[in-house]
Amino acid sequence: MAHSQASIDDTQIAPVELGDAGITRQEWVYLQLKEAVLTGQFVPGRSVTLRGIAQMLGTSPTPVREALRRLVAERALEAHGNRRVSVPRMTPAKLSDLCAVRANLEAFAAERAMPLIDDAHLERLWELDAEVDAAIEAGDIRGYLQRHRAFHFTLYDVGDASAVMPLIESVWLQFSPFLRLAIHHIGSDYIVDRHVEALHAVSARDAQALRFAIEADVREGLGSLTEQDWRELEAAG
Amino acid sequence: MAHSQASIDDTQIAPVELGDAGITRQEWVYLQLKEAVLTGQFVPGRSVTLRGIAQMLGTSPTPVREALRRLVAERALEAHGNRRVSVPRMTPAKLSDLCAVRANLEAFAAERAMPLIDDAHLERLWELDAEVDAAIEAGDIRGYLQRHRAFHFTLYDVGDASAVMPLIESVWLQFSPFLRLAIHHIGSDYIVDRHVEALHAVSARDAQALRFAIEADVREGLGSLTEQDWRELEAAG
DNA sequence: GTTGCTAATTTGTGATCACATTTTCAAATG
DNA sequence: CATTTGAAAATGTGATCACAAATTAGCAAC
Repeated sequence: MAHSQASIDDTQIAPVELGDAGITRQEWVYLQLKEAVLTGQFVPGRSVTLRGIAQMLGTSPTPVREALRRLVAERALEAHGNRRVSVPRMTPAKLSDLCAVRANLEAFAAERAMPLIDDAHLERLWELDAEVDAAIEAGDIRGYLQRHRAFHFTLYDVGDASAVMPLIESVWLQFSPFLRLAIHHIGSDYIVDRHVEALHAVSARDAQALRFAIEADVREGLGSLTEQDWRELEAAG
Repeated sequence: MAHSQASIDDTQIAPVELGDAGITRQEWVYLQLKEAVLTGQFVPGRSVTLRGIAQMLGTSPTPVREALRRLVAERALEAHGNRRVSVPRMTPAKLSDLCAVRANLEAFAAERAMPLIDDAHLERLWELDAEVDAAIEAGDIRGYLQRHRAFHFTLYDVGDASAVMPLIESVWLQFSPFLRLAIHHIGSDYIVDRHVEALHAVSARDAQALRFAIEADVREGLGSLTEQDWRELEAAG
């Protein structure tokens, strides 16, 4: 196997230069890598080397080492016994598990955030949903992933920092590389969501309806992959 | 303020030597620090320095740096804008938030684990609960914290690795330093739990009862601190 | 006694180096 | 042709150093 690139343009990261905005080099590397993972720039199974990333980002291995430790701790990357780090491969069991956790976590977060969502916040959410649809219409997968994520995170992240947000982010980091692959395989035509339903539930202050919408959104999004899809995906990869 | 040691013996870690059991130095440091956080060896507010930990554990700053990054990523420690790391202080809002997240997460995990718990597993849980009670009886706070944690984690961690376990562990890492402080203040006499109720629910395969027991256990444990307790704790610290 | 400033110390960061482990690849053996 | 063996290259790890930023200590001024 070794380098099964799975027909996706690889490692196209670091478009912006280090802004020197009081940010440490390690944090910059971390943000770059995280965004790359979330937008599916890293193919599952790909091994991530210290010096490779360092050279790609134009730094010494030191900041990369620390950034990788953070990402491994957040389950975005996977550390093997060989002391080597790679992008985790997805398995049916893992996907099912991740899907259940995500549904539970985000339904909880949405229900908790609902009372704190004001009109301005709600309007922002409508805008984001429109941008999501526009990205789908344009076939812009990377843009879709970013908008989609922005919608969900904006919905949950209200008021001061909640303890659930980092947990939700960790889950997203785990399924995102696979999601990109799946969308690329299935095509962007079949993407559906329950965003409108969720926003209506928020407007009506209907906690149960909101919970149902979020759970359905997750189930029909992540959990919709059938066994056949799996076989096709593995054959393609 | 600066060094408000809060009347708890400080930094009593690293009792065992590095076993050289194929484990990296960084991982060893990480495990040492994590155990110290979970058993409340680190007082909230205490600043953690690179060279300090390194000297205390007899290594160079390099492995410590990476271990700290991991712990910060898991929310066990807190990184400030000053580039300094410390044990997070607890606030009423944070505790309330953490308590709600924990109840939701562990009820979910317990409900999912229940069908997979066999008789041997159940017996192990009964043993652990007995050890918890014994530790309380003996007034062994540190032993209690370890057994208490073992009970909960053994209850949820069944079968192959689930995606919730790391999330639950992150939550525990966040409230553990405070829990130790609170127990030390309140005294070990008033410690109660719903472990027996939970195990009976497992035996009866009653998911709803199990969920109720876990939620009650969390609420009456973490969430029981009243405003008055807070004031007394702050006055003592 | 409090405030404000400067020097000394402490601390985190990033780079570099040496070393051990692992992987890779090619030649040799069956 | 498949398998094994060995050298060579690549990789992670830990230590050390130089440097910048932050904290602390000491001292003067009000």
